[in-house]
Amino acid sequence: MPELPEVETVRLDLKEALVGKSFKDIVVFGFKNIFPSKLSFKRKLLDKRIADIKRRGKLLIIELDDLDLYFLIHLKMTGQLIYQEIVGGHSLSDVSKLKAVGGKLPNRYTRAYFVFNDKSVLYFNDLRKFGYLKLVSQAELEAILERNYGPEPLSLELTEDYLINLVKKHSINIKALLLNQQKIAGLGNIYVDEALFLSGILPQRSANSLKRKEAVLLFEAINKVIKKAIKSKGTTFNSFVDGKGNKGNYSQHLKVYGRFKQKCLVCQFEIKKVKLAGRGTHYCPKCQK
DNA sequence: GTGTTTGTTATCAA
DNA sequence: CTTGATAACAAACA
Repeated sequence: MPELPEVETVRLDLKEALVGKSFKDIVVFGFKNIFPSKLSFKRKLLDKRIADIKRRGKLLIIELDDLDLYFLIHLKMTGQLIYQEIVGGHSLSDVSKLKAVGGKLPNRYTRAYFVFNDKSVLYFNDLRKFGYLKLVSQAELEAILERNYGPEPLSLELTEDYLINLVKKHSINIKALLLNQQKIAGLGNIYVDEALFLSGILPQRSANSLKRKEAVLLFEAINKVIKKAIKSKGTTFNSFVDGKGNKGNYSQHLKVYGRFKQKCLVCQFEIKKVKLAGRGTHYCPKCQK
């Protein structure tokens, strides 16, 4: 489940690999989430050069030498972006180490791939086809960012005061509030559960029941968990891989997510799992109040 | 055939 | 208008 740290991991890998290269071929296999269309992708993207790769929340933004054209990629649940340098038709990557779902590339989950001027290739794999590829104008991009994305963790926009005031204003449960991208951009199911555990707050608590002190602890927990997860190159639970096809290392640091019925690493109590905001929600009933 | 998985949006009620 | 709650949707797999 690519959340902020996973998308950031991919962004850094792809930025290093792709900036300065131009699109020489685009191949799409029966994949529908491509906007405005497969044809327009070829028409608009061919021969365009990648200027930079940015991120907002879980959205990847590929900037081009065309200043009114942006290539957006959302990985949703199972999307992967894997870069391979091709020399003489053979990949430099060690295929045996490649963790792409479906094995070596391209495979049955490859929905599209992009060939660059130096023959290197970027594969877009997505087992469930929920992710999307989208071309937008600058005005469209600005509208999307404005409408859908709140402040970023680790940025100056997300302050202690912002979070203190945010929780005051909502009676919704804190888990649902933290999942709302318009309030805070980038958190998903894994890191919300982890941040709530680290701050000792039960996910089902209504946001406005949080004391100022708890909001501060939550603010610190969010930043801590996101920072550490980026450093670990993300969490691989099911299918996430970085831009080189390697798994993330944060899985070994998870305290509650995916640990249903296992012992709490702090107090040995059994980790509970409930459904909250329509999502599997993990917590320790003893450590979290 | 059923339940489960999550990111996001649609829909409806208050 | 806002807010919150929930359904729906995307697709695959055990």
